[in-house]
Amino acid sequence: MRLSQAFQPTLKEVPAEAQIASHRLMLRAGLVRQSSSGIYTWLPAGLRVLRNIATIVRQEQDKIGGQEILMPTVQSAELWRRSGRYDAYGPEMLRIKDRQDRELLYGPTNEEMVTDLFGGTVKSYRELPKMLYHIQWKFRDEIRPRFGVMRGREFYMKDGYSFDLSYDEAVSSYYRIMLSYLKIFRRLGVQAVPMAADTGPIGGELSHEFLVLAPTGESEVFYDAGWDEIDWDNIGLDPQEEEDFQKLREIVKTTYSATDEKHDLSAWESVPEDRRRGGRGIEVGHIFYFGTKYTESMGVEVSGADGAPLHPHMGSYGIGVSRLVGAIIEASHDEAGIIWPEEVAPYRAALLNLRPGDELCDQLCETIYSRDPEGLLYDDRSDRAGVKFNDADLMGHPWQIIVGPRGAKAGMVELKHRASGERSELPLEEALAKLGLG
RNA sequence: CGGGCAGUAGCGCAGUCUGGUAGCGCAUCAGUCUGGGGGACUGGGGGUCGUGGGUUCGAAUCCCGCCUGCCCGACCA
Repeated sequence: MRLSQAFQPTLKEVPAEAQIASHRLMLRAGLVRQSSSGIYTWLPAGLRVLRNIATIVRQEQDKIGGQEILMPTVQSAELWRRSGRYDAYGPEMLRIKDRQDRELLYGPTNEEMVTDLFGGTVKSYRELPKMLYHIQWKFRDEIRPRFGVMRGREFYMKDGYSFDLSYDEAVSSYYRIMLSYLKIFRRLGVQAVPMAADTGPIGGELSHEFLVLAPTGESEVFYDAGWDEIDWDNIGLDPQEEEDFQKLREIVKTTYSATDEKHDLSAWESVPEDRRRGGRGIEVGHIFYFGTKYTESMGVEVSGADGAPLHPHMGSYGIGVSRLVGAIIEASHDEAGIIWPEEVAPYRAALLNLRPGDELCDQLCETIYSRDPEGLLYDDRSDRAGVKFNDADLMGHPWQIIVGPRGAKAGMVELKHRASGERSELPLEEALAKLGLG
């Protein structure tokens, strides 16, 4: 993309309403614009990030047998009356009426809908287990939206639902998904620790939330250093291997972690003092096992091996995709701007032409740009160098390819790594090879 | 929902107390110079002062209602 033509309005000054770093940076870098309280428009670069996160989530869910569907945002009140949650959910649910005066709602979650879908389709134990998920906009009429997309009212969420025949199988699904989640967060470049959690309005008995460690997080967290030390690359935890996620189950059982609400002082005391870690965290995921709560209340049964009907055991699993955009920035930024992890960055690199109009610079830049017009953001604006440096740092591309008249004569370009700040001057082809554009 | 604050140009703000020509910086447009960390100069454009009512000769300014947004608290992906 050529920046001169891009719809990416960067701001030098900070909009007054933004109080925390991620919100300020998202507005300043031109990722989102607020539409009304807790509701945002995603601009091209922000949308790219959102999609990149969704892609990673999708890939990892598919790996463990998840099947993607897409359920609607608007649901009928009737469906929620069947589970009893229409009255139980409270004012957080946005209730709507259509022209026939039928009661509808903007979905805050989809347990009812997916249970109904499943029940109408699956009739035999032979078809289980099943794991369905979708990535869809949700609306919860939050008491107090704040912190930009971190607590919006409208938000983009991956919610997945597992159906198993027995308690044991359902718990296996639960830990398989927990492991998959840890891999997802790792790929997203953030450290997330699972912590025992309340089940809330979803109901059920087994629940963990995932907290991304970031100094500006909303919850205080306490955990055993063991969570920092797991070597995810080499531990061989494969969500597809029964043995492996049972290993994870063991880790969860023996490695303390809790948010302030669930903090257990006596358990904490048993963690050696030099192993205790604390900090703040942002909740980016939440998983639940709730057994037959919905299959029973909504009358969903399948025939078992012996021909007798049985209620499948369910779990539901959420990842706040839009919230993650904010959470990643909270965990990864500096004074100058965002520092995107490689896999989520809107562009792999910014290409800075420090002297547009200079024949050599233009030529060199066009050569580079033609290698990957989709993945490069070419700053071809006629602004001064300082503006480009600052905007590139602000937008946080992992790499900056800097082309100026000094080096251009010698066929050299400068490569700057945003995260480390390291710069190196390299011959053109060598630089491109380093970025995989050779 | 309780408590606090704010709405004036695209953004950041002053002006409101003490009523009398709507301002500043940045951005933007035209031009000249400049050219490796938000440059300089010249000239220009852009406003229902959130909104409805009231007081007044006269309201951004005083009074009342409403709307919207932000912050603190309880809740959540």
